[in-house]
Amino acid sequence: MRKPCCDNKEEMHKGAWSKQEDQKLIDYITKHGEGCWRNLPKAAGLLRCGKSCRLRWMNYLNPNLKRGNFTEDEDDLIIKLHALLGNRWSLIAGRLPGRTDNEVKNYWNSHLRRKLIKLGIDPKNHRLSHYLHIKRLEFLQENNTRSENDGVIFDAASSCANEDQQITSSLLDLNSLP
DNA sequence: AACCGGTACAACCGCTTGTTA
DNA sequence: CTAACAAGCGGTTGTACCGGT
Repeated sequence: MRKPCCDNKEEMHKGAWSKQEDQKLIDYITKHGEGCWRNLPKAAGLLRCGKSCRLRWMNYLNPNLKRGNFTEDEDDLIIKLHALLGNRWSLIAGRLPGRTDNEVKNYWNSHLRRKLIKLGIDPKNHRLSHYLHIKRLEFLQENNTRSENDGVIFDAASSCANEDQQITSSLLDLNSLP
């Protein structure tokens, strides 16, 4: 049987953090550093559970965070990393200095996902949407016929396989990074 | 001015993972 | 090996804000 993340849960504050609570958390971590989130609230004089303190610090109060809009470069990187890693937000955020998993996840869900949909790309698998996929296959089919007539054999299936191979090799490249 | 729908993002919850005794 | 626990993760929810009607 698993213990709850904090004792006497009913006494804990929930919801938005006040300025005073933020300041207590900042003061405590500045003085003692991060660590042992379970005991931190009591030590810092906060009526919050450790999980809540950790999240507040990691996603909002940490001075190393980069606030403000995402750049085009960051957009591109998130899209590429998502294509390779899927919804592994902490891994993706790890490649974006000053950004948190929560921030990247929120940004993906509110901006980038829509952006891809507009471009006719399925944000789940980063492939063309069904309609565009059919059109593309029709196009490739047409090219097959033409190529055969020209005496050059072009195979749509192996073209798709090449794309998959490219994704796989990108993944390997990524894994080889420090 | 009031309402409404959409958007952004902070925060919560439940589950998984890593560590330690 | 295993149980217990803390920390971390990703999905989801709550809510403030904004622009359109």
